[in-house]
Amino acid sequence: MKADRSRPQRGRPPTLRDVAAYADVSMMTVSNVINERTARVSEQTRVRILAAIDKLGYRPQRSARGLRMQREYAIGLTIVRPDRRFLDDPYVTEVAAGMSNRLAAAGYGLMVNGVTDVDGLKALLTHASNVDGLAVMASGPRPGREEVYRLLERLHHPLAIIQDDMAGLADTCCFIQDDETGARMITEQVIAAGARTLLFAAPDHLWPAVERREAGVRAAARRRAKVMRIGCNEADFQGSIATILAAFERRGVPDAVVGANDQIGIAAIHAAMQRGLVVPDDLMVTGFNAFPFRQFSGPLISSMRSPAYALGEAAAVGLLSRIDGEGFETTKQVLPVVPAEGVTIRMCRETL
Amino acid sequence: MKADRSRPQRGRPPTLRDVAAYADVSMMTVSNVINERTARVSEQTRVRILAAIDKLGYRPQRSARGLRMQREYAIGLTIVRPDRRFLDDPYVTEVAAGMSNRLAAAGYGLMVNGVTDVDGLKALLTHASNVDGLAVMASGPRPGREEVYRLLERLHHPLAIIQDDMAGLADTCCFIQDDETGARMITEQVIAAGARTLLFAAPDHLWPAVERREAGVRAAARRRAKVMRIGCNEADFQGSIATILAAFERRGVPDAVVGANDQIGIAAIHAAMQRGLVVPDDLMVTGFNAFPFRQFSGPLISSMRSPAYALGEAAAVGLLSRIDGEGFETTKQVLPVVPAEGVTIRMCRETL
DNA sequence: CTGAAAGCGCTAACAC
DNA sequence: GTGTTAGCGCTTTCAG
Repeated sequence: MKADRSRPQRGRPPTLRDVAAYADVSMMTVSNVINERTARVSEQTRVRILAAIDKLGYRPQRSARGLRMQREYAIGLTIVRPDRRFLDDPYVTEVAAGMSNRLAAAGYGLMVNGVTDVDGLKALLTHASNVDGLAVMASGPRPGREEVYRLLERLHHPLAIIQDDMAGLADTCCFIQDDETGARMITEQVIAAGARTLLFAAPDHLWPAVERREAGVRAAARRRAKVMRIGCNEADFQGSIATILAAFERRGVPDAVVGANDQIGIAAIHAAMQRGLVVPDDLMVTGFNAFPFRQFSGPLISSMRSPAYALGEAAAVGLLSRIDGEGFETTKQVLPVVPAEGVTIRMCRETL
Repeated sequence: MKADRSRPQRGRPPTLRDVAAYADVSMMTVSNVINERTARVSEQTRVRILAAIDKLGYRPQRSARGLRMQREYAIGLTIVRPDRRFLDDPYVTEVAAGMSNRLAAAGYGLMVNGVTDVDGLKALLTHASNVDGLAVMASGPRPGREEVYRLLERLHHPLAIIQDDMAGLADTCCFIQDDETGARMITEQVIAAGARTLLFAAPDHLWPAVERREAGVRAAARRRAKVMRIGCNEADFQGSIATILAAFERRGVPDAVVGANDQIGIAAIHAAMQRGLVVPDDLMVTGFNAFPFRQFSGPLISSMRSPAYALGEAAAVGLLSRIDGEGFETTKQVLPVVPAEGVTIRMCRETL
């Protein structure tokens, strides 16, 4: 009868029972080996079971273990962005990679989803797979983001909000970089280099981080420089250049364009070139985040370096410890932003 | 006793049983409503159950359904790349977004994982969650890639290989774009514009697509132009520029640099500028894939447009139909590559 | 149209 | 150090 049980049925993957029968031990012993409860299994048995597992090509079935343990062994990452190519943004991909790597080390999977708006999110929640916790990156105006977070809050699993500082949500922790300080720092450099009129160029489809960067820019400029603001369609690079050129036309060329991110800063560099302006001599330009693509444009844009990958790691670690423990340790985690070298700010007067 | 069962126990999410008790029907009826077997439930009952689901905040538990149905409701996407930031490559993110969107529509999740090499993959397979099917994008020399695919083949679930043309694997379908034809087309343009010496600049960490592009370049050049080849460290943009400049120094400036992708083509543009060469008058440059970032560099690089997003969709559709049906319909699926406008190829002689 | 019973693969708790 | 029992939440089957 041993032979009877030791042969997995054709077409069905081997189960714990098959391994146990093959190695001639109980299922529990196999389970103990798999879960590295080494104290409870003799070395000899362990080796034999490992061999059986390898021989049969056994892999534990997540759904069965999950049902028993009341865990899905998965964390979701949901992006709310108008573009269905929701991973085109390097910020998103850095966060996702950081999360995925940390989660994989703990035996968890990362499930990524993109939705274009709140209705898309509702549809997703109807059909989407369960997870043990959720990270979310939402763009757009604040009321829409709040609706997104409240929908997710109702799911009753731990929530990590990435790059939005939103208080008052149950079982939620916000993971943000210090955009305001970063924007203040780089704007102060520009002002120290002599700029008195600044053009803050933001994407017209807002990310919450942009709001904080604008606050930092205005804080640095207070009583020292004048700040104008325009919105660009980030999805249309040539259009962004045109928007910036139009702003030059209408309100004159400022001393500096402070881009809400590198993409827009680079658009400003292109706009300057098309007008025959030399960067940084005639016009200074700054960006934000310093992801590798900024090198493609010349001259290299002065920027602030984002800890996006580390933010993803932090969110993963936070969610995992929340799942194992009782609650988030804090309600907010802030990572610093540091200067990234570039050549689109003139040397400071002090430095000269 | 109804009240007894209708109240979900505190701290435990509501189950089908809770919903059934609350709506005063059997569990099966609730299940039928959820799975839209509308024929078997009266409209009245359906509405009542839907209300109960909403009231209780019930969400079906994936692991339980999965155990019963022998499905994980998840597809894996595994990237084999030396960089732990495995999503930095726009090709990968387009594929991932295409897959994720298609899978979500079918109620499946996409689990993304990155590993740096074969050992990382082995470690991942030990701990990673089960899936119903797997897509893989592997880089590096061919023997290593073959080892990757064979490891995954042993998992005994359907496998979608993205951008590698590898025959002879069980239950596997390759999804590739027609890189060879695309490379031949763009190289022919360059030759028609008068180029006789070509420098094919490839990343030194190979992607399989690059092999096909090189074949296309050489096919176009046969008996008409001479092809040299260099490898650049793609992770180091400044280093790539230096490598290209060194090649100019050592072997003379070619008529055209044919980049294996846009990143490398853009590095060639920077190299040309640093040497005072005008593109395309003194040196033509081409790239490949035409993802949005190519606009950041000026002049706009002439390229071929990749259907990467569609490739991801195709892989998702193929895997899903394979899971539901009996086998992959084909063993390979090839998507076309079309020209993307740019200004780094001189006008053709014929055109002038 | 609805209900009852059985079991998917796994592990905690408790024997031995 | 190893075995037994019970049950996680869901759906298929079959009986009303």
